[in-house]
Amino acid sequence: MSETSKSLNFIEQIIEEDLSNGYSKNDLRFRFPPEPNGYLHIGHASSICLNFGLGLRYDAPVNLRFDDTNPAKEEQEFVDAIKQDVTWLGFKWDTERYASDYFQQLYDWAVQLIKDGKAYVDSQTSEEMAAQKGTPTEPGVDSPFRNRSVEENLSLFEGMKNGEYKEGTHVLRAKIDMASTNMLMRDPIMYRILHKAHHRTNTDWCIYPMYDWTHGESDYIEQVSHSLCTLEFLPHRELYDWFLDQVTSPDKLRPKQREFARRNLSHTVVSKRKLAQLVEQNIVNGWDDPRMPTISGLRRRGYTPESIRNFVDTIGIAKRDNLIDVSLLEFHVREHLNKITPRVMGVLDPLKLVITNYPEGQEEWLEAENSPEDESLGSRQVPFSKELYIEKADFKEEANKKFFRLKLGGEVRLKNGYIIKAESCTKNTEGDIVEVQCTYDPKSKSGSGTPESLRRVKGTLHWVSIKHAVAAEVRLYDRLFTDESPDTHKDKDFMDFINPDSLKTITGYVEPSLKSASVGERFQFQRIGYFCVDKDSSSDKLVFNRTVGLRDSWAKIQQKN
RNA sequence: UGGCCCAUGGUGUAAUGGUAACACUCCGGUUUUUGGUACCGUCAUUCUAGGUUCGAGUCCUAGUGGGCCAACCA
Repeated sequence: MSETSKSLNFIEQIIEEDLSNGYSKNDLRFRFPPEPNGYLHIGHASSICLNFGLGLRYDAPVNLRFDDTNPAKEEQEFVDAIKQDVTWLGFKWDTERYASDYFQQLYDWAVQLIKDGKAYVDSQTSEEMAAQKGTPTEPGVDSPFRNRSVEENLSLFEGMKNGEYKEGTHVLRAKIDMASTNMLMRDPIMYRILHKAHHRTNTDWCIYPMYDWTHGESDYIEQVSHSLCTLEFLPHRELYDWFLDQVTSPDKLRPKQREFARRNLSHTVVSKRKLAQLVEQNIVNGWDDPRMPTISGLRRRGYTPESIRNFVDTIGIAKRDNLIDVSLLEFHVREHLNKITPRVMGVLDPLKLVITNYPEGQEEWLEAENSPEDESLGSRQVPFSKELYIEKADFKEEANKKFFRLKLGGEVRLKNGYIIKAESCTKNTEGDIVEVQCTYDPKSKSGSGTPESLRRVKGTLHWVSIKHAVAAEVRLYDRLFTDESPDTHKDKDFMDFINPDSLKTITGYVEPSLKSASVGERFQFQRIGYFCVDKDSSSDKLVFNRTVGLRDSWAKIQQKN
């Protein structure tokens, strides 16, 4: 219902238009075309959801195509990581393709272009060619090699292919227009010599096709109907079409390139070079550090694929520059985690609480609901005893009535347990409170149904029994950058905005039911936030990552004072 | 001193020539054994100037502002 009433984005409108102008639904085909030279990040998630979402919407196949035309940068490791990330996000590609699958076809077409007088071998240095290229405001000039004979071009190109020349000595160029207002049309390079092994073709080739020559022709070979890319490729469209003009036959579908604006997320950077810098300078601990905007980082942080997909759906797709506030991403992960995570209790900043009228040595197991959002998650038992930990921030000697927590002479409920009253506290020589003494009402036990248990007190605290608590490493993550758009300042480097407090590692105390938690499992630590078990955990040591905190209106009230 | 793209609340996106809306954020409130969730409410938007039209956020022109384009990267 909402599906039919939801408005179309401009890409879907283009497709609908094509459909009403003669395309059949069977003609639709899409592709996600990553270069395997790095890890996927949140920006790629938009493209993935767009292309695979279109596939789902129109019941059309979507290829996963690796744009692997540069063996100097590309590696199998990235191919594997990309496949894992796309799968994790919840999408299935139709076929797995590689631009390198088409090297022979591309070569044959290039030979044809030479024969047609539309491509030539240039034997200048890159500096010489750059000088001839002109600028956006001045036309370029023709290369002295532009009018070589077809025979000479053919033989040089074959020599290039056969490895007879050193890197940088020759390139194959399309013969288009050195005076075009579009710089990309000024005789673009189609092939360069690279004596490097390729992760798939090994040393079969020592010439490699450039992006522009490869991409559109690959779309054509795969019969991709709509080739979607980001806005910076808009000027490439003219060239995309020119190359297609050289090879298409009228009985086959002709792919269309259309461009959309890249989504920018606040408080982060996304370029491979910058992310690599964060890794290399040990600002973060690897590409999957939970602070990284990579898909693997978000996964390790505890994000769910659903929350990322919902986020991408919400931000939509358009053509204008944008900076999406990270709070929207956080909203979506909270929204999903709220529904699916079991609640547990953990104390991150412990203060000892002694219940003076609770029998020495006694312990009892209290029933605790696993989720108020999902009854099917059932319940568990948590141990209670005379000595507990509560959060330091949950006790004050005295406070005004806005403070719903524990203060001397005041009452609170211990979640799933009893109502207690603070009687006194002990301080160390520095004046810090190190212990709170309280009394409890034995008849106020949660769920017991007694009138005392039904009494309402304003505050409810989470706690753990000291004797039963499990110590765990807890990693508290915050934004990596203090500026919302760290890499757009002309006079400042993005590294100047690194948040020094993006990771705080502490020891917390969690209820014993967590002892058996497995890597990747997600929980809500009640009143604190969402956490997941990190892969650094071992059988004798739990490590938790904070995915995101709960919304905290108390923190806002405090900030205002 | 060129070409191309873009311009709607604080943010993102819709409105397809006919009442400017939805989500997030912010702020306020109700409920609550999580200061969570849920629910209700408040504030706030068509870059400017002309033109076309009965009617313009939408079409046209100009201006302004932002972005992209001179790798043997993708």
